[in-house]
Amino acid sequence: MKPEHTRVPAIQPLAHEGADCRAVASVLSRVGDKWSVLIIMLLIDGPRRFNELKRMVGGISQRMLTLTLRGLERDGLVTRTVFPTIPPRVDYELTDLGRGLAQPVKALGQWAFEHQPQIQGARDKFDERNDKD
Amino acid sequence: MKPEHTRVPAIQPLAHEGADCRAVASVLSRVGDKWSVLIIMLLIDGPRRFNELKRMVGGISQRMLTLTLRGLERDGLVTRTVFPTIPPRVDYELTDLGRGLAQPVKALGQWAFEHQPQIQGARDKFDERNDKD
DNA sequence: CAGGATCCACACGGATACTG
DNA sequence: CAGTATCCGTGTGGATCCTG
Repeated sequence: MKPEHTRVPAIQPLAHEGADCRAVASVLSRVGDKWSVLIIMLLIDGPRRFNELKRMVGGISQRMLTLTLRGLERDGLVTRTVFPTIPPRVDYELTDLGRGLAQPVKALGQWAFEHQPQIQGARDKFDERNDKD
Repeated sequence: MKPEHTRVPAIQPLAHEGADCRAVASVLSRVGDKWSVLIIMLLIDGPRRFNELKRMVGGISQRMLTLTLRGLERDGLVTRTVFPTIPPRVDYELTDLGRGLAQPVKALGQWAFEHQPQIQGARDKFDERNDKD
């Protein structure tokens, strides 16, 4: 069996009836992955290197960055290009599929940005009601 | 402190600089939540009762359904209406905010549905390459 | 520089039993 | 019916050290 680190975060249909609903869910759960979305957004402007992404995201461990990029690569959303130089250099770039996904994702991010105050307000109100009960 | 069950799934900004990026991420992570998306989709057609949702989703535990609905309620995406009858009845319904969110989410779901074969294909190819290494 | 390998903690989620 | 309460396994992610 391959080392745990190189295996990819799964996100597979649950081998359960209602399969297409599950299949869609398995795609959506990649979007659900907090890091994946951020990476996709960052790659829209063009290819990036590993540590470059690590710096831009800020707060991600190299483990999670590796795992996230592997997952995106597995789904055909990102290409991984290795330059056999010293020191090594690896570029990550969105595929056409990835760029296609980026559009709805951007729309969602846009919505999240615009309505974030309302959501934060709702959360505060909810928490307040629940603290003083 | 309140019992663990009634507390809500967090999803808070990480109290870290780069706050607005994180805030958006905290909104997106609700979308990332597999169950939340499904629930939102199911509520588009109108209000639903607890067990009704449970049956429609299929495979969710009542614990996760409760937690998910609480989270959505907390974010102001869903309203919870209790009818003090016997047996008790609780309706869940999207708010305007929730219906607003449903639009980009549907767009994303649409994309996921359309491109699901390509993604599955990419996964298979990737896994194949990685199995015979 | 771009990761792989390991250890470890804890949050998440399932199963079950109980209640107004 | 619509939840709580509790126990408990495991997956997920962070920290750290190591390599080509």
